[in-house]
Amino acid sequence: MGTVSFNVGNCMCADTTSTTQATILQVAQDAGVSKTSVSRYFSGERYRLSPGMQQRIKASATRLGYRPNQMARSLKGGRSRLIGMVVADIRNPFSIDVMHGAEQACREQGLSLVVCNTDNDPNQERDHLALLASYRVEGVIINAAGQPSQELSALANQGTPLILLDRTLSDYDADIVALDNRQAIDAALDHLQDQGYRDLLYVSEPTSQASSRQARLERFQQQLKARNLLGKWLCLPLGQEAHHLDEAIAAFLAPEADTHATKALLCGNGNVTLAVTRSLVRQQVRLGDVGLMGIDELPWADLIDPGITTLAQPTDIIGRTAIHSLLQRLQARDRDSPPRQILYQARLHARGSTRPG
Amino acid sequence: MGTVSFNVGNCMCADTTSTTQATILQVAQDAGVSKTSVSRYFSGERYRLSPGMQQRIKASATRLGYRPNQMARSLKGGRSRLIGMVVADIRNPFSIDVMHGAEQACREQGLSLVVCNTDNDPNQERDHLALLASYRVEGVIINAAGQPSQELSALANQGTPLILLDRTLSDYDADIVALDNRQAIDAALDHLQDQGYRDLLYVSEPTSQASSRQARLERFQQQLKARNLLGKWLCLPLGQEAHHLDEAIAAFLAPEADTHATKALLCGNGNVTLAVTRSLVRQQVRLGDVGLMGIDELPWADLIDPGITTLAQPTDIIGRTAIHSLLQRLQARDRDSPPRQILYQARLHARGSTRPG
DNA sequence: CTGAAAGCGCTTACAG
DNA sequence: CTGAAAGCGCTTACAG
Repeated sequence: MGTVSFNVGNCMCADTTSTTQATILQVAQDAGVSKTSVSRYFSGERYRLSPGMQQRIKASATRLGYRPNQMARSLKGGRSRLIGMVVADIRNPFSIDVMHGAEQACREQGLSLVVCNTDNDPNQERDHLALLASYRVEGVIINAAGQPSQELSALANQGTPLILLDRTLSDYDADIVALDNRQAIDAALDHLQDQGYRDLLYVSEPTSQASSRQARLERFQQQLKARNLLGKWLCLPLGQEAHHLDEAIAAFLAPEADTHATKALLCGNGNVTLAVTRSLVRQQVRLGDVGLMGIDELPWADLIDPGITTLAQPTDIIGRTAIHSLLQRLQARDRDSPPRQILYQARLHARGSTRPG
Repeated sequence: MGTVSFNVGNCMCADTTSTTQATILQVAQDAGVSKTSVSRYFSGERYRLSPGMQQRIKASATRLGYRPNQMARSLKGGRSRLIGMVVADIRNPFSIDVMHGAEQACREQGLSLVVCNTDNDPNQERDHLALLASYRVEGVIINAAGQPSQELSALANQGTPLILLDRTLSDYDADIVALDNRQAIDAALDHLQDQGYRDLLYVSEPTSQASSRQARLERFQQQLKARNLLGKWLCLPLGQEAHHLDEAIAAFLAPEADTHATKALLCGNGNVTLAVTRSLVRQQVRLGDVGLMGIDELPWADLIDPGITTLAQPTDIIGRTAIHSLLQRLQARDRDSPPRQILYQARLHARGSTRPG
């Protein structure tokens, strides 16, 4: 992909003398006041200082380009003002949107969000948690990739509040903010039944490392019986082996080629919807004739011919809520209340892919 | 979107005594050694310690759950091991992929990436830069939202290397890693001409705050003349007002409704491609009859009926390269060499949307 | 309203 | 191979 070309230009930087950052001491001396006063000026205690002193400090600080060293600050003060976010797959639109919400909530609170991506690798998850701990983040929101690790408990035991996103952790009971998976599956089934689909295939990524995938699948299986519907399910990794998916879908659709109208595919998340749609397009299946529905809204859902029906998660809100829950925990009085579960309802976007012939 | 339900469970946390983090002093006392030795143990100077001492430190550290405080470390040692990344739009797939590449490169170097999103808001950009400066990040890679700010120069003057991503900054000459915009436009025009399109409309988001948009548009305008092609261009924000886009496209297509075959739309980036495709679908235009091509590859590009032709950027590589360039600058001997420009070629994915009738 | 002093948790000469 | 001591840049009682 890459021929590389180097072009050399001239440096027009106004100031090439690379000054080293000014310290509080320098400002104090320059202004002829004590470090204490400078510290007060920058720690929201300005009102205690005489107008004259405020003037001088401001002038010196500006001239020297002083910025309080946040590292030193948190070392002494005890607050890092940092929140950690650990996501399993940064390239998943769900993660991005949650992150966007979380970041906004942080900013409103004067906090910063440090985002770590694990690519669903428990080792990376461990490393990133250790890292966050070493920076003494004040809290962590995590979309866990694997089992609860030592690092996680270490963090918890050292008093750092933890909020789970989307996925629970076995044997580890903490606050969680997530989609109400049972309601989502029920809503999907309600809709598919309303539209006349009777024979369903649920497609999911492997459920072992993600409780939400597990929960959705289980509910699907259970409701199949409860509703007396025909149905199968399929769990497979969405890697390169696209033909596995093609074959499985073909097998599902094959038996009675002429009664397709009652068959529908339900996709467990956005990635699955992408892969399944691709497979259906490859097999030239007309959407709607075979129903197609997916959990997670996608930017292109309305662009594929009759439109793809989705169940949208309130991603932005999930991110914001996670941060707010963290803040709650951070307040001393709420440290030890029992774990909370905050579950959100999915919203249906009905489109052509669930409108039979 | 959101009914909220609260469910309360029991806490099964193994250890509810919220211990406070152990310090180097505690480990030293517990192991009966000096702080110096403990410090050495955790700073890669283990080999200097006698086996017995290593044993005892290890045992004590494990038992106490000791983790060096990275804040204290960087305060004294001078290295924060943090790299800042400032992106203009975190929800743009381009940003995500670049970030993914950058993060990997950082991890390989034992660095951590702190990502800040500005939502294209110069104020947020300023705040985030100040924040990164206050944490004494060792370098910054930035997809700048606006003009070079004070904060940016402050960072540069304090000796923090800066790498621009995708967008240059007027009057501010720094290393940049980006797409070769001229080559990309040329490649697009070559392809469109080869396919028989002669009348072009270039669609872009507003060019004022993003040099890459500006560069692409300028090259388009210039090549139009050089190649003696018919063409127009359109710059508009991709907000709610979809009808503006619809009207502009309709106007472009209207004049000679029967000779559509020679008309094509070229989209300046992935967001534009999404908006334009949506508009075309709304207007029931058949892709290919009207050519459609976009800069930036998209996950759904091959799913829209005949497939959408794109010019892919090597996003992952751009991210990695940015970090590597930063590392170069960090090495003392390379501090003052002139700014480098590393430009990558786009790769063509030819699909049905540029295959006339 | 202001400041001197102690100390946050670490690293790094320096000395042995 | 090991440690005492100074100091990184800040905040926070404490005293005036």
